Amino acid sequence: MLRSRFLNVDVFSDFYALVRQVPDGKITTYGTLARALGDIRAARACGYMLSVNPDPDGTPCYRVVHSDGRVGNYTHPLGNTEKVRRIRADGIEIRDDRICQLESVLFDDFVTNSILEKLRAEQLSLAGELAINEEIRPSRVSAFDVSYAGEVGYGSMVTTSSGGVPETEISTREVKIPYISSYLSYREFPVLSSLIANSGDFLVFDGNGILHDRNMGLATFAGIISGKPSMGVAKSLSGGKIVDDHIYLRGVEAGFVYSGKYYVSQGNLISLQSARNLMKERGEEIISLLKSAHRSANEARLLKSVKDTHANN
DNA sequence: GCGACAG
DNA sequence: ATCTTGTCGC
Repeated sequence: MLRSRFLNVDVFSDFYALVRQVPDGKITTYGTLARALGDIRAARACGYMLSVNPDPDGTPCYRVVHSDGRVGNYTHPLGNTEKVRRIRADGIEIRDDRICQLESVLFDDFVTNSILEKLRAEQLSLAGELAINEEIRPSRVSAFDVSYAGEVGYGSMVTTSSGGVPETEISTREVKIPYISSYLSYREFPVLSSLIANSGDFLVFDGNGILHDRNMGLATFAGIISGKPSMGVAKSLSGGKIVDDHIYLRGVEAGFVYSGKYYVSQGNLISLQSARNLMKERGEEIISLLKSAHRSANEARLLKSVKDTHANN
């Protein structure tokens, strides 16, 4: 059987398993847990995952504090007061909302599979397959976006049609990784992948292509996995320097600014020149497809919550 | 307070 | 990305 082209991860369950390793009488920090997952940049996501912990009794959220000893937030009816009470009940001293002598009670000896390190290695390996010298002129363009209700992602694909009215398709899937900068493709691609079978001959994503730490933004990842030419259109800049309308990343030109507010980079199977030509000739159409995908993904999410309300009544 | 690293 | 849908202040 052909193996999947990318790692199927469950960062939520890996993370909760880490939190359960913190022994009685010990404390750990958001950053320490992030490093155990394999990337300090996941620190905020660790805070997020604790806030949505599905098993508060079995997974001791209260044992996670800031690296400077501040106790930090606690999602509980009694709030931080309860977090402080639980930490003290474990025999740990707190003064002025700070853990006393954090080093002496800090646990950082995690047994971990460093999942984010594995994902980075995979991104680097996939980047070896990059092809960005192809001059292309796409015909039917598909634009993608995802909206979320908790950990359920609603993906939308809107495709140019010759009739004039674009075609929309929706997919729904539970996500297994929170948003962590530079790992977006592992969160969004699984929601969108089933749609690509019916896509046009060119894929456009709300996010980056090669304009990424490891040249593996969502658009590039999707282009490499699907084998279809692709492009990324981000609404904010995640790295790189802008000179006129050119974007340089680590000294290499990795994209351009469109209409003063969109950061466009190649996904896969398209040259920088072709991407520029395409935006010059069909930029408005592409932006409107992306906006349409954004709207329909949102609508799908809202429609689902209406259905849930009816189901519960 | 600053810097900030897509969604 | 999601949160809020009525009220304050210009």
